[in-house]
Amino acid sequence: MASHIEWELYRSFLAVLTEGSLSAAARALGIAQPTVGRHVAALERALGMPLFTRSQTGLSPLESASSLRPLAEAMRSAAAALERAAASQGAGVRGVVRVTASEVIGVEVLPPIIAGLREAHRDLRIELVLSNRMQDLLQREADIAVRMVRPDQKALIARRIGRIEVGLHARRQYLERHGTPESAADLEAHTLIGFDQPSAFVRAAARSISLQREAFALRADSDLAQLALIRCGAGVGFCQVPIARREGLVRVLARRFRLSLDTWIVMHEDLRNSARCRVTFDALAEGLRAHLAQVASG
Amino acid sequence: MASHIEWELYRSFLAVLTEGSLSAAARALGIAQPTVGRHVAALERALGMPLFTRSQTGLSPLESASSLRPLAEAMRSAAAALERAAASQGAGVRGVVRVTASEVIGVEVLPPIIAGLREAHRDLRIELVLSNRMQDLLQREADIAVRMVRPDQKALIARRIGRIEVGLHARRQYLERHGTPESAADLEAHTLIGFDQPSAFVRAAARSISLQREAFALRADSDLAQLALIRCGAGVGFCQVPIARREGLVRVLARRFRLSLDTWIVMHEDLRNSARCRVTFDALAEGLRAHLAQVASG
DNA sequence: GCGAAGCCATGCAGAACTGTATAGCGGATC
DNA sequence: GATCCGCTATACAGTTCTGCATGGCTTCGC
Repeated sequence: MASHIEWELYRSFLAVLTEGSLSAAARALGIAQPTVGRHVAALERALGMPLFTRSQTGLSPLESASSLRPLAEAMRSAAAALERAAASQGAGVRGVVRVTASEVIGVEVLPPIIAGLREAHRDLRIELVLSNRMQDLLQREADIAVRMVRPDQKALIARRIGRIEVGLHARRQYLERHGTPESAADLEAHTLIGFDQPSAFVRAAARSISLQREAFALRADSDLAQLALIRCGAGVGFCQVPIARREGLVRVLARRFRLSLDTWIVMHEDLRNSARCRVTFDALAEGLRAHLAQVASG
Repeated sequence: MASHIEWELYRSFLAVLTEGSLSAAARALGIAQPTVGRHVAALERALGMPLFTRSQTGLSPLESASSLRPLAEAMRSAAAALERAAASQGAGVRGVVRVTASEVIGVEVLPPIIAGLREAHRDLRIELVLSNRMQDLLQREADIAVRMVRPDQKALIARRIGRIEVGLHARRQYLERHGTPESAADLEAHTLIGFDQPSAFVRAAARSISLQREAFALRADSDLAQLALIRCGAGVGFCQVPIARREGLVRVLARRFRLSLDTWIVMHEDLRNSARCRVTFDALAEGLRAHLAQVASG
């Protein structure tokens, strides 16, 4: 037997959850505030439990509502993906593709690739979602992901790009002023740029190269901020070798500090027959390969 | 900006897709046929493309509709999971838990475990989904899965049960009549029971023990059918050792033919705080462990 | 301490949607 | 070849739902 809870109620429910009030949710959905209120009331009646505590400042979710949130978000993601898929039907490469990548890749590497892609396909739209968390694809938050770990889910199509090397770099002017470190011990005299709150990957990496959080004189969680600091000569820090080459940064202690990120492009297999996704997938693969190849020739 | 396609339309769309006609979809949804027709028309208008070709025998989906189906199903799964989660809110162990497992496990092993669980928690409802495909959990088609492969997805909570051994077995009466094979070559004189269309696992297993499809005199894709054939003395076939012990089946060529299935119980991490899922998870783990331990003592 | 802004709840008129009934068509069955 | 069954499409009446306007409340800023 099919349940008789209207899906429309879930949408209002989620909007209230994210916006924090009936009025704000109504604005976001483009409907009237009393309507949202009635939807929430109807959902509470249908589920047989209260979901929010009303107040004059808005609605605050009860635990019950919070626990339902991930599922409502899954519905929204699927609905959004469905619209993207529908908008791209028909012949030719057209419609919207959502691409997710890390901040560094998304800012430093992807833009020229995407620009070229757009040049070839004028009806293609790209949405770039930069995030370091990577639980996106199966939730349909994005169509294609550039990831630094081998994907292990069966339902995904993956193509390996190769290993992006990461090393310690500094600006030439900085090294001319402070000298070039020749050993790990020399680093103590330098301004080290590193993480503040380490992510899982960074923790593992830091262990493998034996650098502790305390070693860093300049700390920033944002990889982009770290890169900007290195680039303007603030000190010595980690960045991807291909980017460093392009920027004319000088690598130091290459033998001692060497990490590499296995890079993959991943797509949900449901999108295999989507022209826009295939084209984007291939363009990203080719562009990233060229980006990596730059190291060998540069 | 939020899209303004009503989620309710997707539900009617999916019902038409699965039922094959407006009338049948209307019956399944408990609404009137013209309403479903209007929903589909509204969705086609909203998406700007036709989705079905109308005929007097029903609606047949166009390619565009078929390609959107997985996403609509994702929405339905999430909606169903949301209702399950909501129904189980509150103190105590209550509500519905959907458990998925292979056919053999679901029929031969789980029933007594579930019966005991129900004895302890009268307000608990269990839905058993038997299927050999295992892409269920992340799509929220089930809450808990019993699987034969190590789960590799981060968002899942997994507990390893152990290895279930699989071996060649026959009924005692069969062996008394046809003799007990002492070598792999002896098997040629026996009625071998095996697969028809091999699944991925079976292919790998068959390779490892060097048995080809042609070797089987009785073929059935259903593991349950194979088990039933062995059980009634029709021939020699593969089945799980703990089940064979319980049934009094005799293992043959134990040294030569030996496989084992690594067994896991898996749950989405979102359900960690759900009492009903935790209890079911633990009961399944304990029951399956006991089932395996039977081998040692039996 | 006072006004402005934001919020929720309610009454009411209008719009939108739903359900019932029916006509028309095609395929299956005897 | 006639009948029955199931399907879609349309007309129409009723109900439901939505949006607007308003009242009452709290919080924030001056």
